[in-house]
Amino acid sequence: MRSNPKRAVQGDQVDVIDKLEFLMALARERHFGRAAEACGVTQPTLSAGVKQLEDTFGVLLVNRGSRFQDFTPEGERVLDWARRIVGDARSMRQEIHALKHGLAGRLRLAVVPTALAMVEPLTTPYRARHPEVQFTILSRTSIEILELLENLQIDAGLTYLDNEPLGRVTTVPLYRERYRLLVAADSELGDRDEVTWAEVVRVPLCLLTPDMQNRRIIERLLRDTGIEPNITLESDSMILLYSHVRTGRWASVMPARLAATLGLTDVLRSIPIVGFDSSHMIGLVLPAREPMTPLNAALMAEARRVAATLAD
Amino acid sequence: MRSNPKRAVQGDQVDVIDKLEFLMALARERHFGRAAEACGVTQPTLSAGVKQLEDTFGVLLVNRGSRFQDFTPEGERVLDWARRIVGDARSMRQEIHALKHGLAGRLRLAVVPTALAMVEPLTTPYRARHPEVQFTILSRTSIEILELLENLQIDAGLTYLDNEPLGRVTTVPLYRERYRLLVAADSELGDRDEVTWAEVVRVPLCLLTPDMQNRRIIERLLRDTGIEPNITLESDSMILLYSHVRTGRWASVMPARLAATLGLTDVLRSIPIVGFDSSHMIGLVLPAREPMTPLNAALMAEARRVAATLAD
DNA sequence: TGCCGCGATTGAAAATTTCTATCGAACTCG
DNA sequence: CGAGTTCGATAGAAATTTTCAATCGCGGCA
Repeated sequence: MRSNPKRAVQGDQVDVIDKLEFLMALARERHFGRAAEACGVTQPTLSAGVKQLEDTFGVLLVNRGSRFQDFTPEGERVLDWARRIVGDARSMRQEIHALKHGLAGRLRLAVVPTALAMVEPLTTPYRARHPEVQFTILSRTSIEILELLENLQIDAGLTYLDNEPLGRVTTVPLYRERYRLLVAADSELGDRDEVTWAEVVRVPLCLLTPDMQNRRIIERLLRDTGIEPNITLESDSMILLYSHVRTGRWASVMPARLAATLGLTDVLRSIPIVGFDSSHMIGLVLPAREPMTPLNAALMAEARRVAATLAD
Repeated sequence: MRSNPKRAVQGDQVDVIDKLEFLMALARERHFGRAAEACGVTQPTLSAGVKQLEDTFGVLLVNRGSRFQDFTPEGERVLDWARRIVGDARSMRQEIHALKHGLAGRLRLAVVPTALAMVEPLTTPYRARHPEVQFTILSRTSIEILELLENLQIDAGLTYLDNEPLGRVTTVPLYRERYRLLVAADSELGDRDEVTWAEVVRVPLCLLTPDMQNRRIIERLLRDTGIEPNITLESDSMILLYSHVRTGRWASVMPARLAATLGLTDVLRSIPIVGFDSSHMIGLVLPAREPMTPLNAALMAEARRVAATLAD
């Protein structure tokens, strides 16, 4: 609706579609004021918009008693439709714009931290093909990615395909995560050509925080050795983990491709971990809507291309 | 938008969805004035609505030089999206209404003339289950049915499933058309227990007009005998055909089920036609949209039930 | 009890609709 | 070829709606 943060004057119309967006914002924020802010309108405007929806349907959509409580069953259904209709309306605008002016706009992506390294192989050729497209890329947990996707706050995600229930999405498998031990060359295990999980579990590790699926996967692999892993440091930032490993006082476990792109100096080594390999598939996740937005269609094509080059 | 033909005063707002309906009306009518009338607004209002769409997209949607010409490629795409979005918006309203007040509203159906007899077995149990639902049933050619369906002017159709390309629809097969000769008992062939196509072709026939698929099917069957059929009278009204056959001076060919419901008096006989049987499947046709409107979902369930009872 | 956060309400200003009436271009037909 | 028509765009006026800022009033919480 309002694409710009501020408008000079009041008075651009909110139509049904915008009101459905109000409802979606309310679902995210669970707070009229914040939802209004997110939509770029004042709280009374958003309140009125929701009330108008309720009037046209003749049904209460939101339970509220002096504050937001939750949605009524009807509200949940309207919300479902809202996501679809709003998404289609956006797709339409994007497609028509693309027909006239070529592919343009901003592609919003959310990526699981361990897959951050796979973004560049997608974006670089994408941008080569479609120079007018801009990118916003967020690092998020796999759960958050699905939520963002659901709420149309991102166009696509890069996440684990074979774990959480994904919902109504289309997927493009990209590669399997295989884990490596990242250590300084002069520290314990630093001289090895390969290590076992049983060995890894003995060194002090820095890993992602437990809300990350990667952390849960690795922790399971570590615990399967029967020994309690020693996770000395955790963070949600891969850069932070990396900077600690570089000191030689910590080690980390990360996917091979990520380790590779972090730039292995001679002080840092990435050592294959042998043993059971409950590797997890990482891939592109897009809303299962037909037809896709042109931006997403191009992204999917790009992902297919990348997947083909990744002999797995 | 305006569901009532007339409003007391001007001034109920047209939002984006209504403007998309303007575009759909324009596609049907190919005339701004008539489209406006169909939408219940004046011609300047509809013109302005279309122009607003064009402004927001920044693209011309309609080619017009002093009169409507056609849609631009972008216009065609918008039209496609319009059908989807408008359809979804209606589904949403209907679903929410059904949640609160039970299944209600008007189910709009278009039926191929020879299948008119199959409507009652659908509507009667439907209405028993959902007494609040009202029906509008049109007799149309199979081609018109697909157009009406495309334009969201009907909710479902009852037509031939295995001939024309159907488009993006869901189908429920109901029964195969098998043909019978309808004649007065005291006229030629009137005393037979069965006849062949070669015999049928010799009597003066009254059939549907050639724009009807049934006519084309039967004509093909007749011509396959190698003899030029004698089609003395044609009409688009089954009742008219029936009234002529009753005189004993004409005969007709019609589906068994239809002949049966026309009420065979002792003067009128329905005689099986033996020989090649290029029978055609008749069934329910609904928009291939997920989820369906509640009215359509119920109709589909009803059709499945009826189909099950028709041992074919 | 008093305070604070939240959402609904109020009231006025502003913008956008809508309509009717009319225009101007292009076609039709005598 | 010119008058009459048809069609869609435009102008102008009236009405409705929208928006926002300010404020209210209910509940929870100290």
